[in-house]
Amino acid sequence: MGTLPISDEIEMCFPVFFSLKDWERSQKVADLSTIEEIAKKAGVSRSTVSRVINDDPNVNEQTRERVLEVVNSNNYVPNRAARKLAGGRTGVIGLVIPIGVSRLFVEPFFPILIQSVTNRCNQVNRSVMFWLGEPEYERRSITQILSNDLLDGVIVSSLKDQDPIVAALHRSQIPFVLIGRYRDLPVNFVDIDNEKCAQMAVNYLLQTGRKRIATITGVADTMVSRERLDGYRATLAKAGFKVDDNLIAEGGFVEEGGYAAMAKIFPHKPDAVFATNDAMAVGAIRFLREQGVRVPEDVGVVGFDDAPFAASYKPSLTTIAQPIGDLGRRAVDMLVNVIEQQPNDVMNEIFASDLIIRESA
Amino acid sequence: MGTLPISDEIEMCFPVFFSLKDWERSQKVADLSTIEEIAKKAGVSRSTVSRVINDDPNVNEQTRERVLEVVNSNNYVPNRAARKLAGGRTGVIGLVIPIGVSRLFVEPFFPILIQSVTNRCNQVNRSVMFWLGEPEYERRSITQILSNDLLDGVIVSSLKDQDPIVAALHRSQIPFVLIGRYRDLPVNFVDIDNEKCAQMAVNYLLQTGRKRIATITGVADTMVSRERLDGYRATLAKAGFKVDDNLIAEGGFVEEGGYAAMAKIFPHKPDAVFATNDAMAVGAIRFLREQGVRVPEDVGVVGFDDAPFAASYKPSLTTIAQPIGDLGRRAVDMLVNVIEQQPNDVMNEIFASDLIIRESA
DNA sequence: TCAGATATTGGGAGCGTTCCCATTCTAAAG
DNA sequence: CTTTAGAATGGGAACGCTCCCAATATCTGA
Repeated sequence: MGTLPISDEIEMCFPVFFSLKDWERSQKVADLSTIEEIAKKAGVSRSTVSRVINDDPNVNEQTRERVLEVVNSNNYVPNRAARKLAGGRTGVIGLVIPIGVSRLFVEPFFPILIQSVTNRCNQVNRSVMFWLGEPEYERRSITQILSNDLLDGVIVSSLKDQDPIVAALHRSQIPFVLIGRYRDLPVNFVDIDNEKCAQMAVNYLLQTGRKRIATITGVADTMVSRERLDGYRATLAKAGFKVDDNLIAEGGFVEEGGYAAMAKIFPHKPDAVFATNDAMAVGAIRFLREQGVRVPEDVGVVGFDDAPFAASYKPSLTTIAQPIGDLGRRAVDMLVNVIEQQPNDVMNEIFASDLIIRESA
Repeated sequence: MGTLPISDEIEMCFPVFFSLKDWERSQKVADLSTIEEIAKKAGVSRSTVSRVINDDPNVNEQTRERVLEVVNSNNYVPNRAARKLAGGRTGVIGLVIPIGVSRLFVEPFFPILIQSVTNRCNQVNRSVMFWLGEPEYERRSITQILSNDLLDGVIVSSLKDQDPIVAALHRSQIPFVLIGRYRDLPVNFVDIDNEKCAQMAVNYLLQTGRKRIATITGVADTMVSRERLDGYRATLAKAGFKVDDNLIAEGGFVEEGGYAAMAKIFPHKPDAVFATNDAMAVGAIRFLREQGVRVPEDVGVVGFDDAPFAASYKPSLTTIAQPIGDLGRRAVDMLVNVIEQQPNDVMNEIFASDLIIRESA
């Protein structure tokens, strides 16, 4: 193994220059761009145009049509900065995901979430402003987000316990919705019932006759990991099994972590593993394979997420399917509602998940 | 309804509704929020504060320090909407990726790109506004992006040929940079040399004695696919081989597509495949395996991207490593430069890539 | 010592909206 | 025919910033 540099002539970083000016001049756009110009052209006042574009009912129907006509034919779109400044809304929603690269691309959760949030925002005519958190995002980013003044509201996913960002958002008065619950403050959130999911997974393994069920947890200090672990413990206990801490290891939600966790657990003779996401399930299976252990015959593996690769993997993964798209969409709807209605009470919504039975357990 | 005990005690999962108002009132933040307030507190004028926060050199050093002191101790951040309206910049950069879900999560290219763009933007104190394109993004999104007025500039990746968005951006006068080149107009872009990459891959296969080298292309109508195919053709021709069109199939950059393409190619007895991304390489290998064909002994496979899974896959993937992070970072730097310097000429930059030799070929 | 720079500072005028209040118009009621 | 509520419209005043120009303070050299 090794790297091969580009063999023949290596050309890096060569700048090329063209002059654009002439071409640009000839292409100049001529749309009317301010509300005042539209007003003049429609023969009404600024205020009336404002009413029309904001769906105020106090406008004569004919006037409305005339204005709309001018608005459309001139491709007029109100200036968001001005709108915001004048006390209105920008139509921009922030999406904050404070995790590092490694998880972002191993876990299918995030692309699906991002996509569903983005799509729903498009549907309800909003733009998404995006933050991926670096480790030290606590420092600058929070204040940036909050004081950003361009955002109507914020959706936050994948928080750690006691994440300062929640308190900051809370204090800031900016409307926000969490994806995943938060226990220290009453906040708006959407979530799945992680304990119940773990219960489904473990119960299924028990039903299929497994006796020594291990679990690979995600990232410490997160609700989601804790809840899944609690569910695992509770279900085993309820079934009359003693929980063996040797059968519990942390995998950080990544494939390598799953592999390593399985290596730690393996000497303690598990006959099944509940990996709390699919990436770690794959890592665990990779380890088991290397040991010559058969899946599911010798050790059954259940994953979590129903990642796109789960169905085509060999063996295909038995896993818990979270309605990620629903979470994202609902978070957007909830946030829009908060922004527009400013309700006094917080809203929560818990989605159901399914156990998808395939080959791995 | 009721008071909310906020103490060191941990509150358990809240049921659905609470009234936040009282609590919020008591927590009201008291930071000064306008430039005028800061000015008053620092004993200077609005203008002087403005100069300080915009690094204008025409400020007395002691005055600057005094103002900065007040700014920092009050967590003052200028209002972006106001700033923009007054003719300044918002510090927000748009990132547009007009592709659907399926590719977004199969191709590691995107998460890495997103991450690198986002990180660099953080570094240079900018926010990222994010668009994932739906199929019909051409319609509304473009005008939204352009007329958005909140963006200082835009980075666009993964365009199709003749993508209307380019012409629209061009016309709009908004600063923008493409990731991947565009031939119909002189525009700013960063890219890799796809032809040369293909050349590296094919040459390597030739060097290892392969005689019937196939290729799996990506998405038709894209520069990147065409260039890689051109490179494939040219290299074979240069080596004195005739190009057999039966050995060329389209895979759409996704795993399933790679599988299907391999199925089409297989009857024509290839002894090697250059898959133009790793996802398709994996798909191809899956097909070959199912046919009982050994990789690399019977058929060698070269991928593209050096996806995170490429190294740990069995067999580990020989692949082309694009400097995706460099592309993203450079795109940001270039855009910032365009925004601030408004140069007359367009800038291009081509990055070198490496062939990473592993087990699959 | 004083004109003439030069360094520093202050304040007015917008930027394009929305909100609020005043005004005009209309139609129904007295 | 006048009165009046209500519908429809117009225009001033913000919102918080940057830009520009004018005003003041300080410094230079003859």
